[in-house]
Amino acid sequence: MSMPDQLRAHLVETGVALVTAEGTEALSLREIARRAGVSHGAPRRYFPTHRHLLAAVARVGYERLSTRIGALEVDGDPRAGLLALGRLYLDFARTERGMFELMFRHELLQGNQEGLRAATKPLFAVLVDLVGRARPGTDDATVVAGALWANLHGLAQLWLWGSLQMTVDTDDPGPLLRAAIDSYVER
Amino acid sequence: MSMPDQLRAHLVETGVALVTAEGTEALSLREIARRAGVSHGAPRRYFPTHRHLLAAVARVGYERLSTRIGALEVDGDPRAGLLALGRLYLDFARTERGMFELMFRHELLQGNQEGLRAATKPLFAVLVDLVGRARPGTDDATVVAGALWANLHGLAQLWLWGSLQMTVDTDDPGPLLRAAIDSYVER
DNA sequence: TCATCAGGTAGACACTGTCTACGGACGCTG
DNA sequence: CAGCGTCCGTAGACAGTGTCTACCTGATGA
Repeated sequence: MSMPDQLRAHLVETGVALVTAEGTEALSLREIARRAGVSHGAPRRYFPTHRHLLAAVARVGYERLSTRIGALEVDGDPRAGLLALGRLYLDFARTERGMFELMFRHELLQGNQEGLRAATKPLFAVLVDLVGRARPGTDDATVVAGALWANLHGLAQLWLWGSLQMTVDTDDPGPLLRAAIDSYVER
Repeated sequence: MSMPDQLRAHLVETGVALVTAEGTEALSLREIARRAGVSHGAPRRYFPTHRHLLAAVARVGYERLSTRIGALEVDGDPRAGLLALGRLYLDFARTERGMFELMFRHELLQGNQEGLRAATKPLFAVLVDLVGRARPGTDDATVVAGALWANLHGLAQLWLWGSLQMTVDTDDPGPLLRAAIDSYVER
């Protein structure tokens, strides 16, 4: 098998394009197959179930997020680094909205824990490092980093859904992000 | 019409029972109708679409959460109040898992903004009050309260999905919650 | 008594994910 | 070269879904 899994990659690619263009709801198995130019039974050769295909698509999202984080400059002031990381997270959620929603659909996380783990590890490492430098006195930086990650994630989620706009009336999540970072990092 | 919308209430009630017992995935229109003892076309008289029915079910969830929060004692130490509120939120997510997932499905939030707004208003008011008392110097308590809400929500969400357990290996979200509150409230 | 009409039924439609049987092209072996 | 498997994709069936439509039925009011 010289060119194996050719269709597999094509399917994932098609799924990525589809979720980016039309959102999560458009990601039916048959629609992906249709756009990929194959019959609806073809994906089954590579993905035992619909969820597995979606999980593979979500993996690409994890990689993209990881890449963005890897390209981040975090060697300077840790507070600035945390702010930049937060902005990056919010920006990812906004610009890659469909992807972001897909990545955190819990049904998909079931069989994809390893993938998520692998992808979130660098993210989390950066976060732990930043927290450790920004709060030198902290005894367990991973706990604080976890709490802060949850804060960023919740911010992205609730903002994307417009839930926060109901209470704080502005279109810019920036102030909320700043308030969060300011709370976690003593000035 | 003396006893109107009898079926409507029955459908919502059935939906609540169903999502509580079997989770979000079991909440199909036809299944709800089946369990309610009516034909699959019946709900249409009361809910123009499936989403509207689910939104009505989610409303009950909002009310339950509001009720729990309303029963909370928050007059004492604001830090203790925030901790209790956080625990309540996490507890709600855990014990009413299906409901919690349903309540924050973004597709449902579309036509249900008023419902969510009405339900989150008391929650948010309590939060703003606690933040205001815990951080007297804060100029805009609503911004901080929003950020803190996002923190609690993200904590609940990521914990429920097991995402945080991957990085912080314990089954108790307590430490993370405490780290979050400790960050927001200067000791 | 009869007409109206809200409120529920039942069937059709297009669509979904999964399963199964089939087909055809490929490479390997005799 | 003939034949045989073995991938890999096709095509149809099946149960299930949400929505739409026509129909029925029983109570209410003139």
